[in-house]
Amino acid sequence: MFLQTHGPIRAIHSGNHIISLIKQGMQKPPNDTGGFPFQCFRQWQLQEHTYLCSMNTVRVRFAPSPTGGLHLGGVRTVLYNYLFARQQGGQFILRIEDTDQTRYVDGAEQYIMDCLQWCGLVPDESPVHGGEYGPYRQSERKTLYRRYADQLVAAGQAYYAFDTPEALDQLRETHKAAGNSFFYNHEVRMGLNNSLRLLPEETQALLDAGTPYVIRIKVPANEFVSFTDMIRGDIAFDTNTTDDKVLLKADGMPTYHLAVVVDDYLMKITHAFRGEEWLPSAPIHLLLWKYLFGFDHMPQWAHLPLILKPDGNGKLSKRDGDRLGFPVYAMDWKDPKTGDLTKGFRELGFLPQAFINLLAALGWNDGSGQEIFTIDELIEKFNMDRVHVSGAKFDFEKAKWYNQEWIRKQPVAEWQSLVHQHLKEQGLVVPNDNYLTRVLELVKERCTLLTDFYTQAGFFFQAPQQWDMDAVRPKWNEDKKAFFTELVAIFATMTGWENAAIEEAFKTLATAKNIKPGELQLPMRVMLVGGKFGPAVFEIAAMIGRAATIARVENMLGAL
RNA sequence: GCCGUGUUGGUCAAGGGGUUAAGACGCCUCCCUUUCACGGAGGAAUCACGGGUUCGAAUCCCGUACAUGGUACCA
Repeated sequence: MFLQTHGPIRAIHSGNHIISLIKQGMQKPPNDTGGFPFQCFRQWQLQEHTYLCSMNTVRVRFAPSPTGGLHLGGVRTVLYNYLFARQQGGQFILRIEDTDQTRYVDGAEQYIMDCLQWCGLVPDESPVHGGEYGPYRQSERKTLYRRYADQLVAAGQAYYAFDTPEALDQLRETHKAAGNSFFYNHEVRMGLNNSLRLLPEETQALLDAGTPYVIRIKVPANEFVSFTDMIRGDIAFDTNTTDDKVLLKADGMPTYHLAVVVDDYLMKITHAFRGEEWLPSAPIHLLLWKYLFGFDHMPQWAHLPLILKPDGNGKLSKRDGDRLGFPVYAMDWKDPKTGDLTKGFRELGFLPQAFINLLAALGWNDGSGQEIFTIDELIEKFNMDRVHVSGAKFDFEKAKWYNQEWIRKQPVAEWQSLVHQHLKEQGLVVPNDNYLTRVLELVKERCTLLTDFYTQAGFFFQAPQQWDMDAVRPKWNEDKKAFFTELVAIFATMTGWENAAIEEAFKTLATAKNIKPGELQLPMRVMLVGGKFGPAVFEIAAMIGRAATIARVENMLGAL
């Protein structure tokens, strides 16, 4: 059970200092109060008790905003959530964070659902699957957040701010020009246009007049907020360095900060996994958890390492993929506004199993050296304690290697239809499934991506359109031409058309003509295949049949 | 700038006081194959730097450097 490895949250309010901690297990001696006053310890014991009684089902969530394609890092977050939920017998929830109406992109939500479907990471609860804790779209919960924001204002833990975005931008710029940064915090808020500075009547008048406003959290000065991250251990923040973040925007929508806390609470989320980029705003969330819910049922946090650009530095972005020539999105994404198409792993020929596998390894390993994992193995072996702390550069070569391993690991039948589909799209006609199976079996060692099958196996379905003449011409001569002319005649009349028989005929004639068979095999290959690649020549001849073999030989003979 | 988080080969990484510092990808050499792959055998690292602690430090402590994330009425 997760409680043994990841202990409950403790929250203590000690004087002016908020101290919250999560213990790594249940082994801390009961008389060890960690130096805190006894009454504090009592309180934390109490909270630990309620926590243990009510938190019995693991519930995790993935909360993307529908702003575009689903990034590889996003899918990895889904994966870790999913693995953890399945392993603990819990639930995996998809919640759509569509609170920014200016960034909303049509079709993005459906796209996210489709990606999860393709990856096999289907949520238990979501906008389309439903569930007891809906709605699962934050835009549909809009009214709900205001209540919590109002509660905070009433308690003096948040306030109305009437400063316009323009005014704030102006402030930021002047501060920047002066060589420092502007923070909306305890030092400056009394000089700004908000309900803290204004008289109550003044505030009310502005409100009555319909003046646009936001609600900001009032971050206390001189306090310390800390928590234990499941991956990183204890992390502490000084409230003096965190600013009064907007909780409720002028359009009435909550910001991420308010929405995550409220929704995680209402949806009974037990473990919150998200990217490392969220770490700096964790103190805001901790504070909200304290103010709104007294830390009751706060999830355990885990901040996942970033996935970095392969070259240079920084977070991997879609742009890097375009620039360096590899996919970043799970599936093709077509921007509805610009019409731009961004290639996805799926369309580039990745097997979902391989995609999942490589993502799992991008930030975690089980320490055994094993690299290839099925989803069931991952569910069994995945462990938050072994998730890496530091970011990893994405390596597309290694990603392809995973796919190659998966192509070889699985029976052809598992992915045959995907390749079939792809070949059809390329305009090839596959005579029957049986033939396809034999072809795929023959060439699969040479393919790293599903899309490689077109070049590696296309000649089994279609005569080469062009030949690699440079491979043949330098050593071409009349003797060889005579050899192939006679060979065609023999092919036409020989009984049977098996691999061994063809080879036999070929070699017998070569010996009779006093030419080394090896010297003739390459031209033969180019005739059948078009280039210097593919499985054994006689095997190919046997597969494509007598008529096609003869036709291809004669065809190139005429061109030489 | 400020705050947070990191730093083992080109990349991903194991190892967390005494090891010849695993393994994988990629690269190079050779073998197999007179194609391309697959497969096989090899090759390449003073663990960012500087101080401590210790008989002994990649491993513990403190600094420094560098990198990265955040610093929005975006998530």
